[in-house]
Amino acid sequence: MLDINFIRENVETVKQGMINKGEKEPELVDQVLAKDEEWRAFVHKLDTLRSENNAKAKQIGMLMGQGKKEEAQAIIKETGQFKEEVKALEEKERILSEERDSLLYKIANVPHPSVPVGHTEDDNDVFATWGTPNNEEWRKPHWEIVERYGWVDFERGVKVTGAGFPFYVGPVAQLQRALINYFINEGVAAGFTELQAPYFVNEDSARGTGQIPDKEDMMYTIPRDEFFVIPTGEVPVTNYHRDEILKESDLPINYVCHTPCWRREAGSYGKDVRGLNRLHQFDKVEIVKIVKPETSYEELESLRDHAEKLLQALELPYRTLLMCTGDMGFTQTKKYDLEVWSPGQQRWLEVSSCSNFESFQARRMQLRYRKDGKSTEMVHTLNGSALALPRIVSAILEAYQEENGKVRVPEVLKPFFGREYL
RNA sequence: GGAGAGGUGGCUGAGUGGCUGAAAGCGCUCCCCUGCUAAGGGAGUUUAUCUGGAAACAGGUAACGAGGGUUCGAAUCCCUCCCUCUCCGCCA
Repeated sequence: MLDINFIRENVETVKQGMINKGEKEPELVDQVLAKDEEWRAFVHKLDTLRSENNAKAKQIGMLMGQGKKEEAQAIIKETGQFKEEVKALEEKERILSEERDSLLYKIANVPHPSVPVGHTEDDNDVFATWGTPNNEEWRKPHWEIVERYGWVDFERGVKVTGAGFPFYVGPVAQLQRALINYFINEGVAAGFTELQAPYFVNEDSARGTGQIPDKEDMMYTIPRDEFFVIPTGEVPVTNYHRDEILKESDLPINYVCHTPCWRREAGSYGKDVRGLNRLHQFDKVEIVKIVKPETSYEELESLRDHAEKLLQALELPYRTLLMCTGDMGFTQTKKYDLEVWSPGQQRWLEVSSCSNFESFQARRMQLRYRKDGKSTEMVHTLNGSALALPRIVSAILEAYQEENGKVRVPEVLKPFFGREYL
């Protein structure tokens, strides 16, 4: 969420940001300010009343201490009305602040000035392209390749769990494991701290990174134990420092973490979900950065750069999109998507999304740092995939296949295989 | 899962109904003293939020695991939940 004081001082910027992101109700900005005004008036009233009440209680205490019971009794009589009044105001204050917060949760993060204004994916900027897409006719989509060799077992996945939960078999299982290893190793080599995280989180964590309220339908839940199954490693890793005040010298903090990700993907269909394109469970290596505000845009570039280098090392042609205002999420200020070329399908597949959230998540999480050893300030958080798995597997299968059907092992993965072909 | 003990500030740790937002110690910051080092002296040191103020700051409110309750008044009493530790059980 945004800082209410920031909204108050930047009404038009925030509203325009909502409009540019295609949010339907920019008037929420006015509503939250009105509600905040109302809340502040109430708080003032309530605090004054409490203050008077506290003074009386103190006085009673003193009189009792001196043995002046009668005088004390007289004041106790006076306090009766206060009590009910305070209670009523407290209730009202609670409702008002809840109403204000629920409005505040609906105010979108403001896009950075460098982000192109636009409504659809056609308005995204192509920030970079790398490599030359293979377009030979003989190249097959990955689902044909894996079927031919029995490398991914969709049917048994359906039997054991359901659609979208395949088994990876033999060489492809090995390929996936090698990729995870490679990505983590590269993260560690870049100086990031490797983390292994829980796959279930509690409600506070789901709220901290913004999965609830609003996007709860994307997550699987464990109702009996009140857990949410993580849709991305971003959730546990960013929440790792929730409710903390970090030292300035701790920053920047960089984590690399592999987790499976579970997404319900309700309503998906067609070519989008064919083969490994979209699954209910997939693996991902995630980078999370916790940084000082003044460095967050440099950090975003370095995050994007890190992810791009991985694709380059795998020699997979890709393009990097700078997402326009309308095509980026509610919580981000700036976002790059990396799309790898899928020569078997003749389309781009999103394999990474690198975002700056500025203090939007930090404020929800009360994640701050102490500046100059004095005041506290919200940190900025960023995250990005480096990289998302099954689609990289697809791209490798399709790009490294040879006309005779064999699939070569990418050079950088050879240490994990010790052979030329899958 | 069962039984018991406990959760207080950056840390240790006092506090069983009233001038306690919290003793004391440690740590940390600033100042003084000091040829250097060591030692010593003084001041400061939770967070959020509201009001006033350009600001420095001043004042109020809330918070002692979380949420409810009793009371004029709760860190302190009662209830529910969470977590930690010890023992038992189970287990990779």
